Amino acid sequence: MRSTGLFCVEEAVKLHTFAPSKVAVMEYNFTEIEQCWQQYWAKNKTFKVEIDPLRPKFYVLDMFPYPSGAGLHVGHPLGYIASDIYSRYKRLKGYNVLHPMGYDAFGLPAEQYAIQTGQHPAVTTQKNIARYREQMDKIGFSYDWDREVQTCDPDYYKWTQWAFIEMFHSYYCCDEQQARPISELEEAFALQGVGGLNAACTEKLDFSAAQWNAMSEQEKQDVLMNYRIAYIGETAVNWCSALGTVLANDEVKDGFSVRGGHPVEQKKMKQWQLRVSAYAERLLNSLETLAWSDSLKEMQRNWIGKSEGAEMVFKVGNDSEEYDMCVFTTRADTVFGVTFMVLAPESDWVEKLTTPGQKEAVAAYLLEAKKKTERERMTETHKVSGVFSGSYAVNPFTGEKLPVWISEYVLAGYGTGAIMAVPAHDSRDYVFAKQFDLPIVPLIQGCDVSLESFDAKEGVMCNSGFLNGMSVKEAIPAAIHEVERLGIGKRQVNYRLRDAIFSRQRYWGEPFPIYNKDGVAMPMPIEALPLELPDVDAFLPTETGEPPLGRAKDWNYQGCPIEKSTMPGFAGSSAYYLRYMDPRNHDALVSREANDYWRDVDLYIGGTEHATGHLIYSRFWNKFLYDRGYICQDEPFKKLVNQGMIQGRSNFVYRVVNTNTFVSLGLKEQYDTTELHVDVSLVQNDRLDVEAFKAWRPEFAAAQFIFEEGVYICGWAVEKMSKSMHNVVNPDRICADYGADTLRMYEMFLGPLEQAKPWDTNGIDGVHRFLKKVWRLFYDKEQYAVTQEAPSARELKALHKLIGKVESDIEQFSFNTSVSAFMIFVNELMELKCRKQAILEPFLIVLSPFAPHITEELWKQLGYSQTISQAQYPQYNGSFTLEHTFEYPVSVNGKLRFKKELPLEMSQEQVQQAILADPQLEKFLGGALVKKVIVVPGKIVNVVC
RNA sequence: GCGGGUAUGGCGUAAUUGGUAGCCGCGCUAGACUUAGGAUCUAGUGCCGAAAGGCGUGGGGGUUCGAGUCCCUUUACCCGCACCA
Repeated sequence: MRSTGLFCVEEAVKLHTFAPSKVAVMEYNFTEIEQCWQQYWAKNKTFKVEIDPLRPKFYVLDMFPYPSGAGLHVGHPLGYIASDIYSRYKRLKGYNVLHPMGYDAFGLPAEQYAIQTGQHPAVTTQKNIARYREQMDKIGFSYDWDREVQTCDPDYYKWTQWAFIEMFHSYYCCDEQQARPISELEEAFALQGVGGLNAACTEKLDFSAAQWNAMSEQEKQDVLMNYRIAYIGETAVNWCSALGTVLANDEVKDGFSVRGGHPVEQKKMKQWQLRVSAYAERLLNSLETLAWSDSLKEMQRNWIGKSEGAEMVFKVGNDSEEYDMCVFTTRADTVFGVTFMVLAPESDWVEKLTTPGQKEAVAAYLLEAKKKTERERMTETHKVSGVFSGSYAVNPFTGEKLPVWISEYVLAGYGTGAIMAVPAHDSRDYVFAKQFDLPIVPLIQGCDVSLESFDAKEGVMCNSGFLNGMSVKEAIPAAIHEVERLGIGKRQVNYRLRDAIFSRQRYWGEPFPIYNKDGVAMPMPIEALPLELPDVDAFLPTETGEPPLGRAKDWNYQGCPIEKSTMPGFAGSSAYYLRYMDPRNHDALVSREANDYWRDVDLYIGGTEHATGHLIYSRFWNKFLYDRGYICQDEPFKKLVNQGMIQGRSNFVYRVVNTNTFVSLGLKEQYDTTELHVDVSLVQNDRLDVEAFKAWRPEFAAAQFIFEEGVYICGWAVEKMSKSMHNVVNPDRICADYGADTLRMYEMFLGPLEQAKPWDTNGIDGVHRFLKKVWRLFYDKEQYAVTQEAPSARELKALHKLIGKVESDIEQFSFNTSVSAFMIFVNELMELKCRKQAILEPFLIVLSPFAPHITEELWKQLGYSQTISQAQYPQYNGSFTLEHTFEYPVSVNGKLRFKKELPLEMSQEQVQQAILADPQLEKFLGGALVKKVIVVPGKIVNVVC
């Protein structure tokens, strides 16, 4: 709101003396300004938002942080600054902006720390949160802190537990493509058994209504468990013995745990799981509706890993028995080239198909395979190993006898854990066939498989019975069609996406609201929530190998034992964006009213590291809640921007070997030196602060230096920002030295938001200088110098150029170029000696999202009684029209010669006339006659002679 | 191996989206002011050259009057996935 005419300059200055605190007017005192405004915002709850049906909503979300003990470094706030700029911008545009923040507070590091120190994770976590909050407050974010959530707060995790129970009470109906109450399934079983139902399940079951009705309660519960969306199932899991827990696929990288880097092995265990795989197709399809980066969407597509093919049944057996074995293939067309079959070592078929004669060899091979860690398996991918089972399969098309082998290169968890091997057209089968001297039958005309397989899906089929003469593209559907006609298989889609393993044998997580009824294995939900995390005497597993919760005293539900695992990290972060909409609601995760208004996240900013974890799980979680009618949007995050990681810029000193003498970078080649990391806080613009260096470590107190031109120059390199590299830059220090506004603008100025870039404090002076210049526009030699003069056309043009540029930059998240535009503009005002209020006012408005503290302060000087964040954004478009001219580049015979400025509205003919009449043209024609003049309106004029 | 991306001065980057490459900032050079400072201001700064001029967007080729931008090819680096049949 603008108090037009009420305040003149003198009034504004007077008003200033009653400012929230006494700010020194004369120079840019960022410390006082920032403190003053941060207190003002907090006291007045400036950024508190409520539902306002009269205004459009806009939801800007940051990925909430895990509050680690190390605190924030300068890289963490990058995304927060960008989202804050966007939020403030949207507020100026009149939107009702929801911009909350909270903490992902359950997790491993706090627990590991607890094991070492005995300090309760809750205590460490609260301490870290306080530190994070303090650091964030200094940067001047416009969060509505009244909506803060912490995932370890029982009032919050009540709703994590609630969602889990809802999933327990639901199954996935594949016909409707929707989660539905499990009670519907029970009713259907009682009426018709399993027949005709198409529900996502762990294992295909077959029973009639009569059989169902005859089952005991325990048996019925076991059957239902096969269909629940949150279920217990036995599966191969990633077991990390160092951490004493299972891990999800996204928590494992290269055979090591992401947290801690401990080795991980495959193990079959009974675990709680979420039936994410049921949602694979929907998770894939609705990616198209999202405004996410292509690379991120591609990552999710790869992770979901859809592949279309066929399931085909092969008769397998030996002298004693015969079975139908199903395999999955994407290349049904190559069925005439199958020369052997391969089973995964973990496959159930191994036991059935191993003949007595091969028993010993197979057992030896299985033992060998089991001993290997996941890591070894991966690094040894080129080594071929395997063993013959003794049994044979029959090719359903040729009747040929195919030996069944067992090999590690077939994965138990994908498809059916068994494959048909076509060595001529699959490189893995080819290598295996060569190793064990199995036949290779080429199926594509003219292909040469003497040295390697021909994997490409192109060419014309041969040696393939009815498929001969077809192209591969025609043969694939034709083969599947034939398989279906013969009733030996069907079209089948497979996904790489697995169900999410949901138990962790850890302490610091959400307890499962589950107890075992009557002490037997019949898990039932505890509906009275929250089920709070109990206290334990130590945070380690019990002597009997139970999870830490096994230590809790009197931990039972109506005398029955309670589930002792806790939920994984992604549980608490899967629906936090919904809770922000209505964070203090005791009756629901989010009220209908709040959800109808805020709906979904319009802009989500965070790192790529969550591409296959959090961003899959929360989409799944959201879709589930949507199916069950609790929320109104199918997808949670409409637009997503990944900020690039900020790396560290390390500095080095060079010690001459066997001395305590350090040589400057430029002279180091003359000596034999060792490179040492030096703390970056001791270095300014690559110059070492020698005294600070001596004081840094006792062993350097007596250090000698070989200078170049009187100073010590350090070397540098880009590395990950970490303590051990001594390159961590703390935002607090930047705020203290330069101010939060400088930090904010500098982080944006560093480069494109989405690009990874090293932090380099060296350039920060330029941005700081810019803010000082802004201040000096208002105060000339200690005098308040803003005038009421009318602006000139040139000044207005510069202003409108700035507004247009900054607006389009913010919309495109191109914040670095906005900062440049501000600098250009201020330089121009300086040059014009322009201190006119009519120019400065709108300038401050567009600058305010970037540098909110200084602009609020100066805004106040101009006589505004409220913070600009509450002001509507004046467009300033009506007062001045931009000149519509264009500088036509004129080329003569293809060579660019000069530029001519002409009105844009001119017709082609008029432009031609104007160019021909231009005296400059004569110089370049060299007397030749003009043959043709080509005018590209608004682009270029070509003269041909 | 598959997929995605990047490449421009000493450095971070920009380029009206096919129109005079190098905006803005750092750094550097020179100067001014100054009871020296990591303050401020002025001028210069892609490369070669005394200059005229020439050369310049990782390399090679192409389309076009005109290419950093589009197409083909090649190299280097970064990221993701990886025995997924």
